[in-house]
Amino acid sequence: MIASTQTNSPLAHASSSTISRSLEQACEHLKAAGHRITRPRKAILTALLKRSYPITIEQIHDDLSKGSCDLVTVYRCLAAFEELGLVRRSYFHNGASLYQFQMGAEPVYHVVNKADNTITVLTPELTNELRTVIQKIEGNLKAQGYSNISHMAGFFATAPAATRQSITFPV
Amino acid sequence: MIASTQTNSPLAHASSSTISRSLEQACEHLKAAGHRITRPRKAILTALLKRSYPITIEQIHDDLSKGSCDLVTVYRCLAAFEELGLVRRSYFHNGASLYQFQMGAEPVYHVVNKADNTITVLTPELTNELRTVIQKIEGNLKAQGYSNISHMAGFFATAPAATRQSITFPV
DNA sequence: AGCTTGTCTGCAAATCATCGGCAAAAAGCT
DNA sequence: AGCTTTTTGCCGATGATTTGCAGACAAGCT
Repeated sequence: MIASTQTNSPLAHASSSTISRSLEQACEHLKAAGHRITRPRKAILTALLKRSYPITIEQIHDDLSKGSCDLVTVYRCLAAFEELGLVRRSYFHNGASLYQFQMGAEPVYHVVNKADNTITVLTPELTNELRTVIQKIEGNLKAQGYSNISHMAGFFATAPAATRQSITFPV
Repeated sequence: MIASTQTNSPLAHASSSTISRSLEQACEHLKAAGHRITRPRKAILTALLKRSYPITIEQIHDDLSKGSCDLVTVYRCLAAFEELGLVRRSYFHNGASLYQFQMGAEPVYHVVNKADNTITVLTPELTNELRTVIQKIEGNLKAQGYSNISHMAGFFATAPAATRQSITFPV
């Protein structure tokens, strides 16, 4: 679906207007939860929004105009965002965390290419099937009395060098 | 399915005969792949078999009669076992690795209770549905030329203190 | 606008999980 | 038993993430 090969300004498909709208919404969530809107937080959210796929903390930090925000702050903010459900965390094959902006929206799943760490999104059809099952499971858990439910799902594989129709994921 | 509450000798459902059989099979795999059968390896496999659910490296190490094997060895062995498909790795909500013995068999998925880190297995029905979709996705990837395909899936939630019909997972 | 207060941030140092290097110990073959 | 190759143990190295604390800042109040 998403097409873009080896770009280093990977604005997958988010117009700046979409971004600022999402940013506002996110800030409302923050405020509603009693958190403050700060320059670093807005910057981090923007960085997440610009890259619509999962990125590492390190990457977010690098995206922020040099020295605009401490690495530790990125960690702390993301932890807060995650708790609020503003971002979704997934993991890299080495265990490092990946975050993506995903305010309440339907989750998206990926394939991490073990060869070069690029990330590809699953096709909508497959994504839907996976979502359906996962939702069913989560619904089941909720029915059983579980709360604060979340999940994690991802695929890892070595892609054939040719068939690389994915989002570049520089590490 | 599996029932056992707050035990500290959590032999979920593995009789010692089942264990020794699995152990032998695992050793054959090891041997077949050109690996040697060593005391630490047998001990680690046994530890994994005794706890039929995902556990951390640290835990395995602790299970081994004090000082019987170095932590680093546990890491190395598990990495080897994983490559051979003897164990499956999953992740904890904090990103730490969890391993479970799963020699070639169909993967099993879990719910990690965020409150006390206990682990529950999904019901067979749900597990099957999830497996089906995942297999479909993996098949798709393979068809696209991907190789070395693996995945990761798990659920995290806070369980109601009462409804704790799970395997104890001390951390 | 200025004041107050509790929340963030930055920096440095600590912790945690995991890995790499190397010499000694153990396996498996003959 | 002897030899060769794989493993293990120990130790130090990494990389990722967290903690403590003091100063900076956001938001509400006057």
